[in-house]
Amino acid sequence: MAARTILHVDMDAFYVAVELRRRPELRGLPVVVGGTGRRGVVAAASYEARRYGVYSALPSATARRLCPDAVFLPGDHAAYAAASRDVRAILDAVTPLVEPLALDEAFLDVTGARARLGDGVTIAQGLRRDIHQQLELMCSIGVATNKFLAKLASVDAKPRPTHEGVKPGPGVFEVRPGEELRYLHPLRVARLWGVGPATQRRLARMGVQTVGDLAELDEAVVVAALGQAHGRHLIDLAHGRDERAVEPHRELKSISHEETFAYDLHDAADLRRELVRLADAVAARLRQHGLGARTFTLKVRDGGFTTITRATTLGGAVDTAQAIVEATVPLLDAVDRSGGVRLLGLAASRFAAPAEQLSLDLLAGSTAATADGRWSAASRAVDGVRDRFGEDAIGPASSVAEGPDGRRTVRLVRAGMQQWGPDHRGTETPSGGKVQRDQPPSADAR
DNA sequence: GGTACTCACCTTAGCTGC
DNA sequence: GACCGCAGCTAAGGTGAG
Repeated sequence: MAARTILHVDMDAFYVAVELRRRPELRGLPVVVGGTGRRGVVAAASYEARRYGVYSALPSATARRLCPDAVFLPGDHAAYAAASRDVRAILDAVTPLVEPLALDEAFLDVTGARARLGDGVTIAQGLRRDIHQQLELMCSIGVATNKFLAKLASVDAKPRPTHEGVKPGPGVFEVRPGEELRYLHPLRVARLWGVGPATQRRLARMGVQTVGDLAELDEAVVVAALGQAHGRHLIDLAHGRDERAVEPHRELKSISHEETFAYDLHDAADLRRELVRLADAVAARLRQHGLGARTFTLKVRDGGFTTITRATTLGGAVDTAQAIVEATVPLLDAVDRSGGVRLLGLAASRFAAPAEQLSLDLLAGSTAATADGRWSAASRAVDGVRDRFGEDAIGPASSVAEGPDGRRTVRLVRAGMQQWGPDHRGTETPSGGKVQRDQPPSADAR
């Protein structure tokens, strides 16, 4: 079989770049995008900020200490999603085989496009030029014979922050067919996809520092140390083997929402209210996808950062907030909350078509309609109102809070809304009462 | 001392039915 | 009835990615 040509397109400091497009006066400065609150993290840092050791997922407070002169911007998920769609349109013009990995990166299988557009490097250079000219955004592209090597190569294509300044990268980096192992084996083993801190520690105990060290080990030894699936996978990667196809359409396996609170919650009623908000968000997304779920997993992180999960599986698939709350309230009630709750999460999985709850009887006004049917009809009516008047137009009664101007507004949970932690503004308690920035809520605020 | 959110996948343990 | 081995399922926790 002829070698495939896979591209890994990785946008350079994507969120920062989108911000700089609308605020060009910040170019050349250390800029940090992410959570601005006391429990926030960095989502992206400009290469100038990276010189100070600021990188994504670093606590925002640490980033401020390392680089006090940086410009800190709150994230704007909607703007990044829109920019991502623009990039995607350019990629789609090259090949239908585009697999997005995140808002800022994607794999392309351009094997079939080579006859029309030239070799992988030529296609990559064309993409970089188009993305820069049309969108004023920069990207780095790795070119190789499989996904895993293309992903590694894109790192070598990137700009590098150094003590002297930001050193531009080549922009496109190719691992040529036949040279895979020469490129791969000197790399640190942590560069392999699937080697995080835990696996790295285990491998280090076996004397493995580089990918070449790992490739020399017997597969049985690695499997014994890391388990069947993980061990075999890493051995394959260490030999440069990765047959995974670029998959434009991947099946969704779970839908989840979680939220870290600005201050730990202790009150059962507050927690119940947060659960309703999460259930509303998960149910809305299930209905968006035309799915129901059978399994619901509650995630609770306490004040000491210990995380537990509790799951329940229903006989049939459901897609209403009411049904999800009914299923998960007993799980929440059974959890020890004496240490306070820092984070609450709710995940839906084991998808199936939702049980048909909107019966014709209900539409006809028959008294035979079930309570489930009424909730289902109500949920779809809510979806209709949100479609017409916006996400915040309607929500669970318990999510209504009074603002500083006395107006009552709906506090909803939506994907990407609070992606990098609670924000810095007068942080609301779940009951809707306002507390001062960086001060815990007083007892009467709850 | 600080440590977000979303999704995927794996391992282990326990339970049930045959 | 007790026990064993096995398969299948579920729950819980861990790990990793981006």
